[in-house]
Amino acid sequence: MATIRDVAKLAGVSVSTVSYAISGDRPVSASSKARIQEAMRELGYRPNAIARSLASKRTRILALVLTPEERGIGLSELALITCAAREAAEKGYHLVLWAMKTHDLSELENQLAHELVDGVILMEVRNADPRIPFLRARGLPFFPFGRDDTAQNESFADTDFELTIYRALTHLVSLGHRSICLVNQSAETLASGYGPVVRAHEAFPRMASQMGLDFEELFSHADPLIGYGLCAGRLAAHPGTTAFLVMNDKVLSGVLKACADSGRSVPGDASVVALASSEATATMLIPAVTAWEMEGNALMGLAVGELIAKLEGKYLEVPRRLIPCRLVERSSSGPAKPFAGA
Amino acid sequence: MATIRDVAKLAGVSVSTVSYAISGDRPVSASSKARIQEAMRELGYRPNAIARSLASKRTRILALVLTPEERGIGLSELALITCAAREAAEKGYHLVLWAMKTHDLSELENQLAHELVDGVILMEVRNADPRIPFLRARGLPFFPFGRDDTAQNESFADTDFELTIYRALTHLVSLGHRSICLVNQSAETLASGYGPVVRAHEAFPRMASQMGLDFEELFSHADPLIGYGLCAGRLAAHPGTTAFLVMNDKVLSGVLKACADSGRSVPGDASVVALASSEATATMLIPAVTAWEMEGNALMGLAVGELIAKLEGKYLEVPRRLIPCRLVERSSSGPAKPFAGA
DNA sequence: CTGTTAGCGCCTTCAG
DNA sequence: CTGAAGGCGCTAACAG
Repeated sequence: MATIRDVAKLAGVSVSTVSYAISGDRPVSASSKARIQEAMRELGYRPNAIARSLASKRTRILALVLTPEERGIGLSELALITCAAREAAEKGYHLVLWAMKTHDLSELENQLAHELVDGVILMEVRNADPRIPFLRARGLPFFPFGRDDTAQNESFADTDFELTIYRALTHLVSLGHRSICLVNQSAETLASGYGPVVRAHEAFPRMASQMGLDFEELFSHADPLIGYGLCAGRLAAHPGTTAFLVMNDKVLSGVLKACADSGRSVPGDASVVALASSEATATMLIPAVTAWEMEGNALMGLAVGELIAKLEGKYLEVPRRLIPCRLVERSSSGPAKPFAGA
Repeated sequence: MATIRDVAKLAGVSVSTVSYAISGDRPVSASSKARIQEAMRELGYRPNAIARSLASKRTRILALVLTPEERGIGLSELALITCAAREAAEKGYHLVLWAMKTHDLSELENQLAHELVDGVILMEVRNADPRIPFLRARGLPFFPFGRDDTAQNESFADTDFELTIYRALTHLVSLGHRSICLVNQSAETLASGYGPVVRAHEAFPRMASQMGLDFEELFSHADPLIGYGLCAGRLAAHPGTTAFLVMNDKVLSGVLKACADSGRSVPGDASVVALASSEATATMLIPAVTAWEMEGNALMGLAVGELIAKLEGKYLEVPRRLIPCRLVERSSSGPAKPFAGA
């Protein structure tokens, strides 16, 4: 591998001139620049990332902190990870993966001590996330994916659940639905402070009652059979129910089956719409499920972009960006029809 | 951050002694060692990864090469990624993620030029994978996850599909099934040389006919409706079919529905068993699907372990390890019963 | 068993 | 606009 000295020698300039020609941090005459470029091409020169990091005290490496144990990671997370890697690479950064528990700050500390990364992206951020004050105290740049309501003045990139739920409700109402059931995640997950669940729990009843709807919120563990039981119960008690909003991918097949087993066709007699879901999940089932899908790429692009901007000092205001989910209509939703009975 | 010089000063020894005390590459007296340890604790010293890399010409960073566009990545891949990160961290290595296309060697070249990583793990390896000769020529240590039949004398870690299919067949036969249908992936995927599909296509008919079974292999695109149509067709043409072996997660719900719609209960009248699937997928449906699940952790542990062994010179023979899938019985399989008709 | 020292490849101040 | 030179923090000869 050619070094910067080889390039300097071949181009007939000093090392520093080559360095500045590459970084652009100091003007370099056109003729020098040309000879340097030529020499670099000829030698196939590529600056050594490690040496550059040591000298500049910036590694251009970002860490993506995952918490795989906590909540079963889903398909959407996978897309986020590869998106983060892409986004970082595009901007000349590398991405390392750290898998650790939210509460185990010592693991985090251990990795940080290596001084291998310039900054960190935190996945699965939840309310009262201990990693946020920890990183803040340590002075290490970071960017949370998701938000922590208890962290004031912190930037974030997150799905706009409020707006998504509002739109989801409006969408169903415009199709004539007046009796809508939200299938949220478990009460335990709600209690843990997991943002999406907390926000849906807060927004859905409020908006549904403002719209004058007949509504109910169900809490289901991540098991289709449990969701099935809950929805079957709802349909039995409130046969007028014509739509389910499902914020719980694991339970989708159960909701569909509850409709079918009660004699309802989907989307004829009942609509099933997934919330904050992903294409991969929604298209696994029959019928393919209409879903409000997370704008993962945009969100992760934002997170990585803002973190890098922070690192490079191009960071002006504190960005707090919310992006609503995008509606993808498939075959599980349609106009409301009064149910004639099984 | 304290440096090695601070530690040396405080412990009253030279820097090299500290260095050797840490690496163990040279004997150090017990008393020195003790004072060094104390000094390190006091200063909270952690060696700087970058400086260490530059001096030793080993970065202790591995790259995991993903090809997200090529085949829709599934849940199992996600588990593999976090497992790789874990495994690497445990051995003192970092893992960076590179998302790129199999055929675009220039992207790979670009990343390699940074000399940031000591070695590479290749995901989604397929037959005639161009990355293998490329890395071999470049002399960069690597380990393929999956195998390339055209690469001779290359090591690998892969699922033992032959054995898995043999066992899956035996399992069904022992339950009394004599008419079994394999739902493989699409003909295009087969043609692309994707290992699991190629191997299933090779092994299933051979073994099934050796066992004297009535069998058929179906090729389905990754769409549940297509799988539904194919299976419905099979059931109509061969009503004696009592079991489906499904090597295509996306189509599982369609197979289940085809059974149900033809008046068959699962697992009463028909068994549905997933091949090379994952828990996350198998438990999304009703009934929960009996599945032969990939031993992802073991496989990835092997890949990372062998790559690191290679890097550290503890590498003896060429490891070519095959691990069969593990059977997890759920609610979609059971004894064969002659079908009485709908 | 221990210390001294020359790099690793690059960045960046300082001097010109 | 350019060059020389001193590190960045650590490893690994080399010399005891």
